[in-house]
Amino acid sequence: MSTQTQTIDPAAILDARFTDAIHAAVPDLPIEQIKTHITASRQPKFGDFQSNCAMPIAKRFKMQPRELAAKIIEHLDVSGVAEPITQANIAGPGFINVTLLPEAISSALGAMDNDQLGINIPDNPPTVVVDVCGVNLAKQMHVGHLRSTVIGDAIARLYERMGYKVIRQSHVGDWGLPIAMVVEQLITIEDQGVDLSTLSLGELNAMYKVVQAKCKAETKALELIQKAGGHAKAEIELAERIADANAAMEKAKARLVNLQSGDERSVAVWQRIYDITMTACLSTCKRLHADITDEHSAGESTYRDELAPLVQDLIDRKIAVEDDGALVVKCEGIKEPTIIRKRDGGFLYATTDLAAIKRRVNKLGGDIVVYVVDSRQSLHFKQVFAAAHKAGYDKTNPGIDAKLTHAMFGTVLGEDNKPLKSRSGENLNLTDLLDEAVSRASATVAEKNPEMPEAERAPISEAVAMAAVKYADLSSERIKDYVMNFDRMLAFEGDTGPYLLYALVRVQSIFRKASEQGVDTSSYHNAPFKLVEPSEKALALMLLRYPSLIESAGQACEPSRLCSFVYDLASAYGPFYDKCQVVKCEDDAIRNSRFRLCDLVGRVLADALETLGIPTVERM
RNA sequence: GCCCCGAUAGCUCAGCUGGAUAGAGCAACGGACUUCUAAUCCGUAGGUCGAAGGUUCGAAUCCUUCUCGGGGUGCCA
Repeated sequence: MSTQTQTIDPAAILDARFTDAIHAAVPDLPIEQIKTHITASRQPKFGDFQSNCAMPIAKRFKMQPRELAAKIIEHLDVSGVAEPITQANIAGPGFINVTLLPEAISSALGAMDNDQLGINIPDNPPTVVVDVCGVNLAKQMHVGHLRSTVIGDAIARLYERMGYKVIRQSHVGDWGLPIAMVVEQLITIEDQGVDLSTLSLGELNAMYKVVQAKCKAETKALELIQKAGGHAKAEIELAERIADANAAMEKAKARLVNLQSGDERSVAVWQRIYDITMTACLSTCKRLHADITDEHSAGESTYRDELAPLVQDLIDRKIAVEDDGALVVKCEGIKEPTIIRKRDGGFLYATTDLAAIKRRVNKLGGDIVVYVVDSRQSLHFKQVFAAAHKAGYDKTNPGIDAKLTHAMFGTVLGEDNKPLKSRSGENLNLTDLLDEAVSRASATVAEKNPEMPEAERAPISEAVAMAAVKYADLSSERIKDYVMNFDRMLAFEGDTGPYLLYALVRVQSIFRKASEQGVDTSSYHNAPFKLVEPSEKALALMLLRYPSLIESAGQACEPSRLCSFVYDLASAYGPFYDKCQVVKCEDDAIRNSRFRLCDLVGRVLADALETLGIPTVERM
């Protein structure tokens, strides 16, 4: 990775200057341990930035913090960046308050006004593999897939925006017994004359459930009845059902063997299921404005030939051991061993995930592998990461360990604070949920713009709905559960997706208005920034935080931090828009400065929303 | 039993490596529309940061114990 070639961020410049000053004031402190603790001031009366460095250093070296602060500012050179720092800038226990020079803000904005919006792209970027989406064959997407798709795509976009090489991988559940059950069922009904070419995913999904129920033996219930000395009739009935289920299960297992050995008809039916499912799911991804396509699909089936050799490798190297008939990998610090082969010889999801880590690191070259998966899988990933490490499957080519991260997320809840389900108690279908959001958005758009023709309203409603749903999903910390509430997320006011779209619309409308009124907008691109109103300065300072924010949100795999920033930026634009006339501004220099500021705000807003994967609109 | 995660205003949430008087939005109340799209902006009110100890100049943040809620826990994924 390259070092920063240019720093546009005043905070970064201050960080460098403070580091030098601290180094001079406290030579005993190794320079690499210096932390300047530069943060934006919370209140304008304390200036624009503050350094909280004096207190921790004073504590470590048993000094008086205010005296140390005084010593630091003696060595501090903030020329060209901030107003001179004097004793008066030291406050409280030793805070050092900094007020930026107006010209420093202006030139920083000017430096940010480029194609990358001030973000430094590394020359030699790392590769990051992001595990996203993860649908299952023969099943419709439900709310659970919303988060892995939306958050996963946003994390991938964040890394892309930082200039990293990103490879998305959708770990499609396309293999194993559940799929074999459906294959078996489809072959049965095809033999009865049903045309499989017209099957929809909805029908497949219904069939999946039927087949699951058919193969599920209610052994426990029978035991209970027998124990309680229950009805003989019920007992017989149940015993029959269990016999049927066992028979169905046997057929499914036989079908799995067929499928795995490449039986032509089994494979053809499997392919049909695959095509139906993926066509529908990828179209939902597209609707969600998530960059997940066919090329990102890496289903469990693609690992099928890699599992046996992998397990053999682990046996040969004595990493895996037999335990009670199963083959396990035991890792230090984890009580539960990772089972990679069942007593009956079958492989498990841990086996596939080990193969996936190996492929992602060794073959795809991932320096970082991020799993955007439900928090309930945290033990599983802890085990698999540890096992992969023990086996050395996480070694990148130069022999460095890849960084394996489980970017876990919480559950989507209903109004009752329980996992969101449909009225019939099943997982809520994602398409239904999105349709509902669109219909509500459409009603509001129509209400706000009664004269807007239907042809224009439809795509706007769609975008507004997706923005609302996605922003609601992205804006709270990943790990937290959140309650799905259409009224709140589509409220069009406050911290919502639609509010952000509206902020962007208002920025763009300034240029449309200028053009309508024949105001010259050809000469603002290189105009100097003249920030005269407090709201302009606040807006400018907010803009300047963008590059470092992208970096920190990306490193933390936390799109919610970018959401907070976008909302803060939109909120800072509000007062500016209210107080500062742009098109009608009399002063040429200020008008052009404001045009340029608006232009920058618009581009940062659009860039941030694009990085979150939220679609935008021209009007709404 | 053991392990993981959460708890901040009436509601929904920020608060990143400990920093100044804990911040937003919604809801409530008051104000600003011949508008650069008011889907907005300004203001008022609202909090023993789950509880109790501890660490220190300073704790919502770190440590310990506990309470409540959610999840996981060897042959499903």
